[in-house]
Amino acid sequence: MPRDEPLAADVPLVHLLRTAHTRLTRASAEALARHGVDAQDLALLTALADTAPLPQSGAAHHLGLDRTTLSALPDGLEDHGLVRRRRSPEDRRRNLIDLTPAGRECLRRAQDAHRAAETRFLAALDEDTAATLIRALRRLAAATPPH
Amino acid sequence: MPRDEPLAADVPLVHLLRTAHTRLTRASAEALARHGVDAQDLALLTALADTAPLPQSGAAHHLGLDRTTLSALPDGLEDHGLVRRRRSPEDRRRNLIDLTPAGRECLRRAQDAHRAAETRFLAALDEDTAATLIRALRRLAAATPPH
DNA sequence: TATTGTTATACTCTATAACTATA
DNA sequence: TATAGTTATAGAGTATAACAATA
Repeated sequence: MPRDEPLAADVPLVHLLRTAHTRLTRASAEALARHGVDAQDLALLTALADTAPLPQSGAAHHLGLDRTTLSALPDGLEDHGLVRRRRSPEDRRRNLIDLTPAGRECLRRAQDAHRAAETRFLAALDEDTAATLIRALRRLAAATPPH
Repeated sequence: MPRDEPLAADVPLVHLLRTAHTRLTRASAEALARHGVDAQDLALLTALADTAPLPQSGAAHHLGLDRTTLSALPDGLEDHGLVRRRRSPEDRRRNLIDLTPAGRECLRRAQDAHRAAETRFLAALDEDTAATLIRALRRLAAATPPH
């Protein structure tokens, strides 16, 4: 992450967005660190909870990463017994990643920690404003081209 | 910039913020490129318009960059005749950066281009929602610690 | 020929360390 | 001693290229 300065009076929207993203990312990272995972770990565990077992190529696509970038991600999780890898019997090129019971438990705790950080982050807003913020961001994501 | 995937149904706030930031950044960068500058150039030109002449250390602080990172930034702008550097007479360690008339003109156009990109980005929202979004982001920035 | 996973390499953006010149 | 600016170097985080195994 780059830097995170206090904001001047008239700040372009792009800086407001960066500041919000940076600060929530840091708050979440601190919360997740207590459970031994980072944001990418959580993203992978979450993807696996939905659709495991998942080949690495599928996980990479799900996380929006190159398959070469994803390659190292399961290593640490496997060392900690949170995921398992095995060759697919149908297509022996594929490495299927799956959650272990410990992985499911870690995911549950990490998700709680992340949600709590998100809630604390939004605490400065009243409920209506927070809901409007999220709806607006969703709409912007839907309305602008991914690339 | 990392990646920019379409968003799934239930997306954490941090991903919504990243997506919004990524897409507005790209839209702005494309608009600025037509004027031969990037976001950092614009940030420096804007800082200079307010407070020039500014020593590089001051500009670095203003932009939230290390002075070593800022060091190369004025080079390109100087080559294009948009800023000038001169030694401070009072403290000959300081390199004062100042806008040229061409720099002021470029800044005006670049700011217009950026504002237009911002307006296009927000076009998916009605006016009230856009105003609430910006107010909410400001409040979050004010309520969360910079570091 | 094409795809999966791995490794080596490169690129971008940032910071830290070391230097010169000034104070 | 301390600070301003520069350069060299290192570190994250990402991608591209090349490879072996498999389809």
